[in-house]
Amino acid sequence: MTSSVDAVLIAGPTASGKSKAALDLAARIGGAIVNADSMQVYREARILSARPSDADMARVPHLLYGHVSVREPYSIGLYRSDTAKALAEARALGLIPIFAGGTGMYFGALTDGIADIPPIAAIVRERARRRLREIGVAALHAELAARDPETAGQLRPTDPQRVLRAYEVLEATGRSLASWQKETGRPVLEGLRSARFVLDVPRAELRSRIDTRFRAMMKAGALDEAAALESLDPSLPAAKILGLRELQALRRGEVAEEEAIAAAVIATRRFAKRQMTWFRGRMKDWNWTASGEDISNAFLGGRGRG
RNA sequence: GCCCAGGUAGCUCAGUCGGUAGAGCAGCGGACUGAAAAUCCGCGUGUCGGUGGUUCGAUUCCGCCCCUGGGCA
Repeated sequence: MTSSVDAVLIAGPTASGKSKAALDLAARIGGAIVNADSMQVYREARILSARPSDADMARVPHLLYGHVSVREPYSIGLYRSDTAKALAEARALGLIPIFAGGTGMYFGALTDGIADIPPIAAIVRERARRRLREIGVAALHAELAARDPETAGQLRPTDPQRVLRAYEVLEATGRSLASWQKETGRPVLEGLRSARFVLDVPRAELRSRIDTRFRAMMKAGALDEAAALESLDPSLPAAKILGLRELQALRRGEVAEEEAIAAAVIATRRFAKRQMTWFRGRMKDWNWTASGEDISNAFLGGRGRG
């Protein structure tokens, strides 16, 4: 049962109740919850990222929640090293790490690993971004194709983000992104036994939960939180948090409150759909369940493996 | 009560000089290796308000009815 598992993974779309499921399970088996969500790492975005409450965080150890500033460009590379530390920390405390979140790619770093590409210098990144602005995606893709046909061939000339990444990796390392990616690094959870769950709430229910939750965020002061993030550089990852754009438009008086709420809810629904696409495609062999209770119960009868 | 304008996809609307219809948004599916709550790709889901008539054929033309909005009384 619990002793047969070194780690638990709980993936689920936004508002599916995975934080609660993780909390219940942690209380039951003696676990520490480790964040697997790209936005809940940001300190100043507590409400909008739906981070667990202080009360919940006090009940059970929570790691990697709100541990970086919104001014920092966090990414999967940092997440990987952070989780390696969090894993060691939890185990040192004699607690089972329970990774909970909705960022599919972050789970990928845990279970499958990512390439060991060195960090790209800020100057190189800025230069690449400027180039993209100046000549456009298609031209940048063409430029990449001339120097790195392999990577360019794997990318759509309409995908600015990936073309930019391939370009800056080539610029900074002199090596093609494709060749880097052939050498996937060690998964964070390598050698560990893990039980893996996907919390799959019916779409209609998820929709209403998203709506209810966003309205609760409004009551909890989401507008003030958005105001505090007004000066945030829009190119930073944290500026992409759902609801922020909509609430700032509301603050500027560009839209009515109901409009802003509706837009934020729709954006969140679409995000949940993309999350589900990832889970369906990449987590087929995980344990799929419709309720958090099932996850806790899986550890009752001596079944611990996923 | 009379007059006018509408009733077409979940919503807002376009359109068919008569050959069973298409945009945006919403929605659905997919991809995904350091921005991933990001980024990209694909897919119209329909008693054309109802009912009679004309016609080989009506969502389109005509009659009547129903509904909505506006105006006049």
